[in-house]
Amino acid sequence: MPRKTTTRQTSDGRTAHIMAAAREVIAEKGYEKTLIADIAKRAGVVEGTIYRYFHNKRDLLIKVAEVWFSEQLTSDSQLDSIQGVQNKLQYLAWRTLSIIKREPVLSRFMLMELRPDPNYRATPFFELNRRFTHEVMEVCREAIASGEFYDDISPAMLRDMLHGAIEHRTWAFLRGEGDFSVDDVAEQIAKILYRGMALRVAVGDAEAATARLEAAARRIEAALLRLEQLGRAAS
Amino acid sequence: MPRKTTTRQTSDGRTAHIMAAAREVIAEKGYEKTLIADIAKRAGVVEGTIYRYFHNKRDLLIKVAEVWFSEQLTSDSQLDSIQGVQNKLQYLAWRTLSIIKREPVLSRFMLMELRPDPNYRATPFFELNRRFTHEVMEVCREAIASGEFYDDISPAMLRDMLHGAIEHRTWAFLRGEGDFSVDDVAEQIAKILYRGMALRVAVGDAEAATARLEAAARRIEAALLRLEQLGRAAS
DNA sequence: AAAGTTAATGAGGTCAATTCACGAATGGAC
DNA sequence: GTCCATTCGTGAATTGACCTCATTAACTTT
Repeated sequence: MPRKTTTRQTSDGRTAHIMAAAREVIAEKGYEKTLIADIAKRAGVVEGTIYRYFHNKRDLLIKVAEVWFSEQLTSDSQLDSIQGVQNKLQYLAWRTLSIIKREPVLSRFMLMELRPDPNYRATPFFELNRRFTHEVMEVCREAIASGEFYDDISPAMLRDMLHGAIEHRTWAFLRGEGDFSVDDVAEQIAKILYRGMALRVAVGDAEAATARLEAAARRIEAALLRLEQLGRAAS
Repeated sequence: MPRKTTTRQTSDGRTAHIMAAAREVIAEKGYEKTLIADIAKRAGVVEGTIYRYFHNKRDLLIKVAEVWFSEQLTSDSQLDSIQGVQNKLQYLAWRTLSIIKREPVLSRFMLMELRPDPNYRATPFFELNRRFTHEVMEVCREAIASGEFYDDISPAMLRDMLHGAIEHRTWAFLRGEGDFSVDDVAEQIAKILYRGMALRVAVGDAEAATARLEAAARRIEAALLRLEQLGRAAS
């Protein structure tokens, strides 16, 4: 029985072709249910062909996700045009939340499959994500330097709070339950972080201020009492 | 060829036996690399036996993790004996961080395998975790009711920030890279959340107001002093 | 001790990822 | 234009893991 004849493609062309097919299947079925057989069928090739271009299934999916994720980061950051530290933080939270809302399948794949990988640091995502989350640290670092923020919390901790809160908040959505408001969540996270870091005095210190005023009032009272008795004695 | 003879066990005994073996294997190999074959070998039974007691691999692992996780929650909460909202938040963060530090394999399994599950809400972990994280919300709710906290951020958001920050912060550790200080992370998270939520006045306002009032009081004192000395001179 | 019940076995079944020897298309050398 | 080396693509075969089930053997009841 003769083999099916095919037109051969350049390595790059076939690679892109397979990746496009893979992306369609992932988008339809979600990561866990994506089969190499499905991708091969969609690409119009046989399963074995895929292994000529990708080391294994995971390798293929990672390469697909890498391009996909990069696309999400292409829109140039509007960070510089935004005034005020709180607004900047809110924008950064908003940007991440928007990606999650727009691309739940990709987000889920990244957060639950790629990041837990023991050698995540070796994947391109580590670097991509680092650049992405670094902006939060930069904003905080500047705010600390300018004296607008306290300097007792590290920028890294603030980055973890902002992104950790986003992930925790959107988990149900990524699981397919419920929804969230990009604007509301971004506003709340930025608000609490800003208030937590901006220089202020606690109500407790206002207590001290009140005590000082009370002390002053008592001195006045004492002086008035003496004056009163002096007046009485004179009369 | 005669079969290997075995002593029969009660259903409960065998169940516990298999779960103990499974837990050992999971602890050694981590979740992903745990095979039913390994568990069977360790338990001294054949693979098929496991399927008499557990519906499938996932079911077994979930039941193991459920007991394991429950053990971590048994130590009764010392929350009530802790004074002050910030200290309470710090304690709750500390408690979660301690579990992660003590049981990284279990934590990782819970965070990355169980929680993403589409029907996570149906697992016992949803309820266990809900009870666990609820305490953060309770503390915040009380602080809002007493007027110590602003009321413009929902307790649920604060819970997400606290636990999200913890997860984000400990992710590298769970992947086997680096480490973290339970005490330091707990302190920082509690500090920023407390400062972000506690009613405060801006630095400029309180200080200036107090200073002006003190100055006024001093003028009164001075006037009274002059009056006093005038009276003395007259008598 | 016979009959009934059910724990445990272990040989297979299934399903998906992965490998590989071979056939076929291509492009450069002459 | 025709070799021929290269490498693309095939599809059958292999592997490895979870899971099923008919059968055997140990225990319980009567």
